[in-house]
Amino acid sequence: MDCFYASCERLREPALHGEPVVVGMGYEGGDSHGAVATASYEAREHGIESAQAISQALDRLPRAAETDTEPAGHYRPVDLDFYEEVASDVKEILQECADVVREVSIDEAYLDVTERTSWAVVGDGQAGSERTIAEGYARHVKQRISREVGVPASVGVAPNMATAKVASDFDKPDGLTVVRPDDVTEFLAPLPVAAIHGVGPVTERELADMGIETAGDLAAADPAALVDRFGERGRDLYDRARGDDDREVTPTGRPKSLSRESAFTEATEDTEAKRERVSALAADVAARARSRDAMYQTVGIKVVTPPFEVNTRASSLSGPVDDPDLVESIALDLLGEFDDDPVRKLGVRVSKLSFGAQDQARLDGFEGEPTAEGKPATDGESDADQGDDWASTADIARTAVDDDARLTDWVGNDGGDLAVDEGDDDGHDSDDNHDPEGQSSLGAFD
DNA sequence: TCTGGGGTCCTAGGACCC
DNA sequence: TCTGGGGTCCTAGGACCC
Repeated sequence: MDCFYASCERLREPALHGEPVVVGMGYEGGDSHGAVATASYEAREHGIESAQAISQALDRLPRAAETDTEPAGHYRPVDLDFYEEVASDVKEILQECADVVREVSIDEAYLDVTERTSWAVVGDGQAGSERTIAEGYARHVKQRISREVGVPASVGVAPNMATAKVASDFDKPDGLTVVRPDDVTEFLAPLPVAAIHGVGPVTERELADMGIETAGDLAAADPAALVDRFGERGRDLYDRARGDDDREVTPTGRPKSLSRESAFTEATEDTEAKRERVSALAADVAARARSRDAMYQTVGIKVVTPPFEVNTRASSLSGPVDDPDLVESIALDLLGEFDDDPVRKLGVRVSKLSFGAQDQARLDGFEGEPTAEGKPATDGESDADQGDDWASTADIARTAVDDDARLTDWVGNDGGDLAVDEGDDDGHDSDDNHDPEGQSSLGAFD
């Protein structure tokens, strides 16, 4: 999707069409704190970029409410709930249009349409005017999104994921780029290396040091030298630059971690303020995990100290839990190391996630037993029941943190209970976790 | 007037095991 | 009178993506 957050704002505020729109994170109407999440293309013309400080954006593009002169921008705070709603309408269309859909983020997805279209050329056969069936199909998808949801999208069509990704970025906004199998190398070669998915600023600089500036240079480089410099990633980049990518489009998998973070207006050494923030973040993350039926085995924090140093600490339990109090106490414990440091930003994360009954069963040898029978804990009391369970398991788990005790007993019991709640929905997706590029990020930085 | 918030994968080093 | 060879798991940090 093109500048998706801004497009969503236009959806509910049509007067914003054609106007510069800036959507800010950590930003509340009227102030100058936070950073740019998405800028409309009109705003980008005035030098507004993703991740830029709002204060800097305001310098380049004053708020329309506060100036009569042109240019002026319309600033809105992020409203993720609304964007999720719009995104789900889009995703419904995508599901109907493809055999397999892999959602990469709130506003981006890969579609496997191999069985639904073809590279066959239609049209009058005159040089330069041929179109493929695939192009018509892509146009159809684009138009459905535009007509039924009302937001613009850019589409790339290619014989593999890596090239399709590049193609989708090639002609934003509202773009449609089709790269036929015979044209892949030619299409990629002139592009700057940064166009390749996986090449960021650091890699771009290092490649430049090696005299590699374009995808064509990268495709012609010595792969051994690339592996030398970048590890296995070097090989991947080399392959992508050559248009070699045999990954299958696999359906969206389960998240691998859940986190929440927030920044202080300015760096603080106030221990109480830090602890309060971490407690709030912990509660938030734990609630989100529970709402997604996720248990977690590792709890971590992130502490950003000036100028912008990122520190992470994590602590693992001997079994998965769903226990908000425990998330909080572990997070606060880890925070203790930074009591004396000024802090500008804090985060809490849970990881080593497990979903549903299967993972639980495996931990305690119940694997062979039927899990979805008995235990009629599903009639409205289950919440209260769980509350009690969590309280007691929290104590055991806390012991585990301190003493490295074993948790096999209670894990076994909970596994049984959980099986009842979960049902069979996810019974067969244990493969998801092996996915090489599983992503569930929520960004909108295009 | 530095830098928001949510993710993924990879790697290095240490502890530990047989 | 010195340390093979193979493996796992964990934590921390870095790069990247949207």
